[in-house]
Amino acid sequence: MKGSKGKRTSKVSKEALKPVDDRKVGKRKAAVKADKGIKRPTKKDLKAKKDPNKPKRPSSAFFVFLEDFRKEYKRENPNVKSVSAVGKAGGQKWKSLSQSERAPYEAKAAKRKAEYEKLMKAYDKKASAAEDEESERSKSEVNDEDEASEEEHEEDDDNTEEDDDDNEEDDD
DNA sequence: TCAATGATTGTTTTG
DNA sequence: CAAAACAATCATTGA
Repeated sequence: MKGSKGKRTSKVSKEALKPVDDRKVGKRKAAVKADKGIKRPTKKDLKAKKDPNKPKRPSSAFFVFLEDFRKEYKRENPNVKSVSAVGKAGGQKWKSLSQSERAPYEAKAAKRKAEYEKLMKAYDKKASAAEDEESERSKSEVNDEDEASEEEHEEDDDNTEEDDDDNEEDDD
């Protein structure tokens, strides 16, 4: 990539010693933009969506907590100004929560992660298939059986009920 | 009018 | 291993 001046081989670590997690990674968005005037579809990606099956990253416990927190925050602060306000407040409260309190959120987040994995598996397979088709399209035309090997949802959900957070494990 | 931003932390992803 | 990016949200703002 940047092998132009092959002279200075040294000089590798220097600013790297400085932690990037000072407070806010420093407008990571700006960094991204600075990299290349890219424009990522946030909500309406009309056609930019190349992979409609591509699952998005599972929200972490913090986000799950935020979902609830936002409602609460707005409840007491109907004049909420912007997401930053809730974000800050949420962050502080989040740190104030005990491990047991974050437990239910983590549990939910874990569940989301599981679902994400499942979706990823399906997406992975599809992506693979798509790649196959793109990579090597003509080749096995003998098989007209299209891709029917797609696993049809397993019905083995013994009890995937909503694990309500009833148990309160006081760890503290 | 539409889309991006801002702010939080955590997880996923990539290098 | 480590650093980067992105996950939701939504009022406000910029082009």
